[in-house]
Amino acid sequence: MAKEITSRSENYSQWYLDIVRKAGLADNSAVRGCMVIKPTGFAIWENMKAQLDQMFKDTGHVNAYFPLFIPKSFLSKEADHVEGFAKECAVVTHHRLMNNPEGSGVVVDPSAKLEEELIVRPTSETIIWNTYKDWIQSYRDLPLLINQWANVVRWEMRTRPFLRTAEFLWQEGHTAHASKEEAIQEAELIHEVYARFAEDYMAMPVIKGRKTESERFAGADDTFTIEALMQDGRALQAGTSHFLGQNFAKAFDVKYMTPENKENYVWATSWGVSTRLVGGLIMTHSDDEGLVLPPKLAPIQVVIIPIPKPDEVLMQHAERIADNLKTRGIRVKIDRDDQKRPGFKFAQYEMEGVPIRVGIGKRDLEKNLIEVARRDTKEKQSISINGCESFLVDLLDEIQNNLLAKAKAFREEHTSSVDNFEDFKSVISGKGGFVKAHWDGTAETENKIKELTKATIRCIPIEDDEETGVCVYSGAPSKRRVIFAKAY
RNA sequence: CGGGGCGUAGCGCAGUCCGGUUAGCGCACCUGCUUUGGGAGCAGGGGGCCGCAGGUUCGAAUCCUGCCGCCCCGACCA
Repeated sequence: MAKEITSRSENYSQWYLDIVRKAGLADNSAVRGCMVIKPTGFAIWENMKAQLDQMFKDTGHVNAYFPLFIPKSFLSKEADHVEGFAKECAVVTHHRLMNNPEGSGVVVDPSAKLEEELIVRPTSETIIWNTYKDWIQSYRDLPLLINQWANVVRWEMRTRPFLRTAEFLWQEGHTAHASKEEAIQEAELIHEVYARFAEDYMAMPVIKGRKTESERFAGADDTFTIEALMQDGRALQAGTSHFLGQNFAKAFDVKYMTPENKENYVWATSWGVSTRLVGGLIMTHSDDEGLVLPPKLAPIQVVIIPIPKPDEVLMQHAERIADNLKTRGIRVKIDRDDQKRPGFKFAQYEMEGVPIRVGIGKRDLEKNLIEVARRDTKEKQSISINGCESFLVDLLDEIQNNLLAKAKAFREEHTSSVDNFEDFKSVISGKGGFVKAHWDGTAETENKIKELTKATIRCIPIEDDEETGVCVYSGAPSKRRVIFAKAY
C-alpha cells in the first residue's frame, strides 16, 4: 500500500496539507484562498468554540452580531487601523447582475453602482464602535462586554488551510470601559483565558507576552499574544488581545458621563482567536501516521471496532460499552461497517486522530478481553471488558496530559538562549524554535534582524524575570530577553 | 507582485519532444465469488468536450498564438 502521508522530515508543508486532506478536515474550494471546512474539521472548531464561548460567558461577556459589510468611510476613521488593513480588503461596488447583452452568462449591471462602496469586514472595530456610540451615554452603561462569532475576509496573497485563508471564522470581543486600568485588566483577563484554553484544551503550550510596536495590531496601544511552537520550529501566533486605549473612542466619538457629570472618552479592548487554532492543533500533535487530537477537542474520543466484523454478540458488547461511555459524557462511535476489514479501519482512524480505539474481537471475548490502542503513543493493551469504561475515561485524561507534556518537552528542546549574533543566526537558520535574546528596544534593530535572519520578535514575555544584558545585535543595554522566531 | 512548475476520469499520473486507428495505468467507484484479528484476492463493469478560445493540418491531447486556473518558492500578513 502506498504511503498516504508525506513524512515531516521529507516535506513539512506537504505533510501538513496531506493531513488536512487525508483526515478529512478541509478541501480547497472553487474560490482561490478559501477552503471548505468538512464535517470533521468543523466539529473540532465547534468543540473549540463551545469551550471558549463558555469561558467568555463565565467572565461576564455576551454574544451579539454585527454586519458583514462596513461602509468604506468607517475604515478610514482611525488612521493606524486603515493603514493596517487597506491592502487586503474585499470591496463591494455593485448590487445587481444582468444577463450579458453580448452573449451568455451574467455581467455586473453598471447602473447598479453603490453610492458608497462597502468593505467586507477584515475585523469589526469600526462598525462596532460606530454602534457603541449610540449605546454608551453614561458610566452606568459600562463596562460593555460583547463578543461575536463571525467570518472575516482578508485578501491574502498566499494561503494555507486553517493557518491563513482569505475568509476565516473567528470570534472577536469588543469591550468598552470607564477607565484605562479596567480596560487593561480586561485585555489581560482574556489573554489569560486564551492561554488557559490553549494549554488545558488544545494541550498546546504557549508563551504569554506583549507584541512590540511593529508587530502590534493596527490601532492598538498594547497587544497581548499567546505564541505556540510548531514541530518545524516556527512560531504560531495563536491568539491576541488588544488594549485599544481611546483610539477608537476618539475616532468614533464615544463618550460617557462620569458620576461627577464630566464627559470622558471610553477605553476599549478587542480580542480574537480564529480557525487558525485548528492549524495549530494539527501541527502541535500530529505525526507521520496522521492527525493526533487531544481528547478534549476530538469529535470522536473513542471508536469501537467489532473484529473481524459486526455480528450480534459483538454489537451487544459494543453498544453496552458505548452507552456506558456516553453516560459519562464521552463521545463514542461504533464502527458498524461490515465491508471494510479491521486493518483498514485501524489505519483510517489513526489517520483521523481518534484518541482511543477499542477492538472487540471474537477470540479475545472468549477470555473477556478487549484491545485498547491509544493514538498518541501507538501502544496497545488488552484489558478486561468488565469495568473497561473507567479505564477508558482515565486513559483519555492520560492522553490529554501526555500530549501537553510532549509538546512542552518539544518546546523546551527548541528554546535557546543566545548572547551573540553569530549564535543567533546559526540557531535561527539551524534548529529553529524560540530564541531568547536581549534586544535594545528599537524598531531599527528589530527590522535589521528580520532582514538578516527572517526571525521576528514574537513577544516580550510576561512571565520571565528581568535580566540585564546587551542587545544581541547592537550591543546596547537591555533589561530583559525577548522571544525571537521565524513565524507563520 | 516577481521566479519556477503544472492543467488528460473523483484522486494520482503516463502519453506531448517526434501529430496518425476505439487515449492508457494505479487508487477510488459498481457487480459477483472467495476472504475477514493491521490498509484483502480474482473476475467482470461504468466513468474523459485531453483547462478554454482561436489557428496550422487530410488528421491535434500532441505543433503555433492568446487567455484562464492551480501548485511550489520568494516579498506582505493572524
